[in-house]
Amino acid sequence: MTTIQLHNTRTRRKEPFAPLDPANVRMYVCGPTVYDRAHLGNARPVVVFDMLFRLLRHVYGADHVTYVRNFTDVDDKINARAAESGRPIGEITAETTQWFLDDMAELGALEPTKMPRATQYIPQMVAMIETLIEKGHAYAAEGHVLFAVDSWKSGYGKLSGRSVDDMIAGARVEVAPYKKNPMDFVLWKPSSDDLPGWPSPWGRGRPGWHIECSAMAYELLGESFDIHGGGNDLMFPHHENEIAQSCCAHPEGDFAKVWLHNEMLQVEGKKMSKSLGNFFTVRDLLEQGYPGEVIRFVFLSTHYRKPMDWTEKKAREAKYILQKWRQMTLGIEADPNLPIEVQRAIMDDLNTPEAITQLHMYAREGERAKLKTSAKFLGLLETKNDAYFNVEETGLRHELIDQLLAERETARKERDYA
RNA sequence: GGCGAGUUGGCGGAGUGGUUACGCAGCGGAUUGCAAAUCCGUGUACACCGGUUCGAUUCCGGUACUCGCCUCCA
Repeated sequence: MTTIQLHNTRTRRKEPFAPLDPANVRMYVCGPTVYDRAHLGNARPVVVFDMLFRLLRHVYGADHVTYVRNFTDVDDKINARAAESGRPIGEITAETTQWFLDDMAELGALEPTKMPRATQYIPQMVAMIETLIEKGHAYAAEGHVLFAVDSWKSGYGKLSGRSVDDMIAGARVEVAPYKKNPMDFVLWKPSSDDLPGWPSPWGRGRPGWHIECSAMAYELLGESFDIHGGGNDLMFPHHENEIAQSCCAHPEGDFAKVWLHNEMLQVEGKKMSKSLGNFFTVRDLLEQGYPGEVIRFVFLSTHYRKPMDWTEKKAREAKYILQKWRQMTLGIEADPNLPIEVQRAIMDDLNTPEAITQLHMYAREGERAKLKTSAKFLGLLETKNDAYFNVEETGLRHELIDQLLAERETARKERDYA
């Protein structure tokens, strides 16, 4: 069997994937900050890494893959939302978390193995920050704790291809007076009484965003694991900071061996933004009549490392194709063996467009079982969406249907229209 | 200014040092009581300029344009 090839951001090349422990392949993906509905751009990495999760389960066995995707439920955006709405924070995060799970399920995404919430890991974050201070990589100042970028000049910036000096030269970050270096970032910050806070050696406060992922990844996956994923807008500074925190706190490991980044999503050729009026959530689309499966198909039609443009035209085309495939595979059982062409395509750095091409071929050649099996692997043609596509399970087998059609044909030839 | 990605036929979108991607649309045909559906056939495209090569869309360099990040947006 061929091996999985994945594009590693660290090397900017496709590499054969070799898990640290094939009995437990470990992946971490940055999850949402829960303060509002997931927008379409949030959905792309979910589908991309769901595809990777499915592939890993297929190759190493469903019980041998651990996929962690967190919920960031402590964050200043959440605080702001609570302040403006007058609602309790816990209520907002609980509601938004459920929305996210519902919407992603509509997209056919499997639930990750573990979905930690940041607020459940505060002690681990505090412990990690203490370790960083002990090792000379962080310092407390005015109730804050900051990571000292200078303490790890050799490693900081490797992932995104920047050097500390270059970054300082072009830095646009606000330089707080308590920072020793403009690039230093917050690990812990003080909370006023009206904001969420936890006791710590530096007073009541809350964690910075980056430390959350480092602490949860360490707690659930260890000091070294296989894959870390996310959108490429997170590459800097978020992922760079995660690496700095994790590698400095636990130098015995090397954090994630492979980094995967998906490209951004655009809508009708432009960046999705509220000001352009092309901003929408997954829920908006679902309510407009696009089932999650259509969204998923459109996503899978473009390789994850290319920018993807969401257009209504693509969605219509996707619906048309899915409808045809559905009709064709009614009552067909998926085969346990995934067709080799599809497996090969997905193993080649998740080449989902190539896989879809194969499905087209199966459809054209009447290979219904292969089509059904492959579609199922891609998370498509789920029966729960049949109603939307006006496809109903009749219980008729294709042999019988063909026979009835033949009889009708004979009758027509004899001009027996009745 | 720094870092990075991209530019493929009408549209979408893979891939490859020399041979058909594939889908949608279009066109031609078949079939047809009418219409739809369906089926068959059909398209030598790879931004521009150089270089390497027997040969480049595919490798290297440059140009143009587009886009992303450098602001706790996936």
